[in-house]
Amino acid sequence: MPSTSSAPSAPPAPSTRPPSETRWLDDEEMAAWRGFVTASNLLNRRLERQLKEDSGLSHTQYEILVHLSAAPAGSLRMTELADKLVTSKSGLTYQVTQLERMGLVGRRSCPSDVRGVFAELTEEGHEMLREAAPGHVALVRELLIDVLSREQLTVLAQGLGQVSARLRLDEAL
Amino acid sequence: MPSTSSAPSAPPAPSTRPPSETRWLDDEEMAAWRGFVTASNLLNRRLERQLKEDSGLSHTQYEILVHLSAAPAGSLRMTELADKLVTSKSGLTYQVTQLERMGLVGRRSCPSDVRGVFAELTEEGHEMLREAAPGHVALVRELLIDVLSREQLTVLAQGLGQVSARLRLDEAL
DNA sequence: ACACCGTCGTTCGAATTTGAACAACAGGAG
DNA sequence: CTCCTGTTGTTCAAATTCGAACGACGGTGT
Repeated sequence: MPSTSSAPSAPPAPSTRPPSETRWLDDEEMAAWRGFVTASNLLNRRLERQLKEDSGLSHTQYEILVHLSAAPAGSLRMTELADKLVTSKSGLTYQVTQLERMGLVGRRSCPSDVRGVFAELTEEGHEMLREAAPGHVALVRELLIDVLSREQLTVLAQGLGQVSARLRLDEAL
Repeated sequence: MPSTSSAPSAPPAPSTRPPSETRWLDDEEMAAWRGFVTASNLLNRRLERQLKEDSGLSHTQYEILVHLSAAPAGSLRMTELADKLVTSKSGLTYQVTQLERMGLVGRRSCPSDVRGVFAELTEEGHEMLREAAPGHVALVRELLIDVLSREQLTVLAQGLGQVSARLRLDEAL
């Protein structure tokens, strides 16, 4: 008796087989998948609220600041940034514009490529990140990191690394 | 040298300490967290595309069908469904309306509570799910499940279960 | 029976996200 | 140099999402 399933309750009776017969998920696989989806949604929801309340930033905006801060010159090309964030280019354009209005990020054109645009962290941007980071990290720790044992964390880091890598490959069609 | 960090590159110099001094994430913790966020975004993106192309459904809509199908009578109260999906009530109202227009889901009022509304899978809804599930499951398997060893999967299922539970608690303020 | 607090689902406006279409340009083959 | 193909960032319309505000009810204590 499948509980919360990602497939119909019962595998369809063997009739015609267009693909090669579906391999459904067993209980453990299902638990992993449902856990992933649920935890992901729940976590996003919670982080969104915390950031908005404490710093007036959305999670996406916060992540933009983080990636820029981690970049060599505090600046990144739009496309590159979009890749790291895993968003659409148009979505990034929108958010960078918002952050620009807030004075947290600036745009600078690229010397070697006329089309290119650098998103760059302003001083207020750095300030804002320094201010917002502690609360954010504390919550991530409370809701994810500290809930797991060190062994679990090791496996999770490894496994999710593999999955991300696999997904990146798939991305580059 | 923190690579892709969820915090400023360098922990701020010890000055005043409003909270109790932030406990930043070490490399492994950061890897787990970044892996989680990245994998989550990438996976959602990919599944969204697959479902839309193959079945004309969004991931959210598909999940609604799944949860309804897994429910005792193929029907659930709106609030209950919203909880399982981890979505806002208003968001669910919208999506159920869409699915209703597609003829996949119907609304039925609750006998014991005049306010209550049941979302119910129609025959076409079941049909659609039977049709869409194989492709979806196959991709989940390809991109997540089969990328991990059985040991990793076990730990993941366990760990994410704990995290979800923790998040549910936090939700019930 | 009555007031009171919590729940139910919807509506509303505002914010965000996405893919497709674009215009401008880079880079290499010929 | 010149064409051709692939990139780059933006714009656009459409779809989705959320939270707050609502109106309508359920349940309990008195």
